[in-house]
Amino acid sequence: MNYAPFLNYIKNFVDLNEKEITFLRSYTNYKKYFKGQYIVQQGEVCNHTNFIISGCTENFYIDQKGQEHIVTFAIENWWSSDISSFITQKPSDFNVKCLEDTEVIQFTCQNQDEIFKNIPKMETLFRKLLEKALVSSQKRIVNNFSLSAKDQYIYFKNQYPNIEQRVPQYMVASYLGITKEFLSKIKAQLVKNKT
Amino acid sequence: MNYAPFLNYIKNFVDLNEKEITFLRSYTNYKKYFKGQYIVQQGEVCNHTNFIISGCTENFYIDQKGQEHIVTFAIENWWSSDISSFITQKPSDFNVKCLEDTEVIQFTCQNQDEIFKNIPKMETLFRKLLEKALVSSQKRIVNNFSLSAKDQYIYFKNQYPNIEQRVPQYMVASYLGITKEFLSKIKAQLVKNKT
DNA sequence: TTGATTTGTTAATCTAGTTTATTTTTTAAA
DNA sequence: TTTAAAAAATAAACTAGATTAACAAATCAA
Repeated sequence: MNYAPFLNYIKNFVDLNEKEITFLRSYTNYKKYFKGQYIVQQGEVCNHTNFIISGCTENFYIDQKGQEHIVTFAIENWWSSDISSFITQKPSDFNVKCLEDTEVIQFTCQNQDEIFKNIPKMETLFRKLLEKALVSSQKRIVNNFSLSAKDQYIYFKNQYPNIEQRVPQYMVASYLGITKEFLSKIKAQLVKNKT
Repeated sequence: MNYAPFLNYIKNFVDLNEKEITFLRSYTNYKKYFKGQYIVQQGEVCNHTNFIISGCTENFYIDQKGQEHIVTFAIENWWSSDISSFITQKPSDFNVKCLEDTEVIQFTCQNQDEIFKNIPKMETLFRKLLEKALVSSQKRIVNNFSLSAKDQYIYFKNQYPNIEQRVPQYMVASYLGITKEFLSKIKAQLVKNKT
């Protein structure tokens, strides 16, 4: 079990003393999922917030027409959960599935409350993380408004250079909200224009 | 000056004692803007987070092609600011403009920190607000993926029944990310199908 | 009470991205 | 090493929504 990356991550934002680290450890736990496994399943409650130590997950849902849509990817040092289900403790609209073998540090909603109560710095950290997450979510809406599919793809590649190599292309298309055929066309165009 | 709605709003989430209320009052201030006035201007730092006591604002930006896009509306009991600029204290990509005369309770970034330091309950409140905001931002992305423009319009009307009557139709179109002509077509269709 | 500005409608044409279908390439299991 | 399955490419036909342009209401200042 590999706890260090989690503590290193936290150290980037706040300093915890030994006692706080011990407390945090006792209110979180390590878990390993295998490729293809579901961490959360549409219709079930999302019981944990997960910090990814290693691996890669996708957060997707299936709409009324049976179409799959990827909402987010997550890799090392990112958080992965369905926040809506986690905070309300109601059934999730999303699936979280491992695209690789994935190790996480996770905690339940109750334990999160305990952590925040006992280590207020952790609540501050989470408040700030949420602020950033909200900003990037809004940024995505804005890009959707103003960028063509091609420019959105270019933006995605720049912003998440590590993800494209790790997931199949049709998943990138799904994340961008376009068909795999159209992404294929875009890539062909980009290659042609470079020469 | 009308402070009560702000306290009532907070009371829905947390209980503050007299001392805390006094503290909060001294670290926030009341301001009235007139219709057409800008609370934040693209290119300038967003210095305040605003809680709307009365009135209505739009949060919009102008893209490279000179097109205006409305990102959010806000009315009574909602928050209005550019969170990205507010937390980074860097120039904003957005404008916040009053669509009606608008009264707000506002505080600066520094004062927010003071408030959170002295009234941790307020930080918890904001953490929870941010969670909800993130969920609804994600919901909007999801709707963009799966719903036709018509269904997005219907969703908008259901979720924000108070806004449509208060803003011109072309602004609703802008919020939905479609042209005013197309929204007009959608509305004509909806009227026809009802009969 | 008029004329000017803002807002909304209609319709023809156009285009970015979808759908459907077929073929090729890559991956991975046996 | 072969074979089946998964992923990617290509191309033609199609559609949701954009663009352009002309006009009609509504609002508002004077």
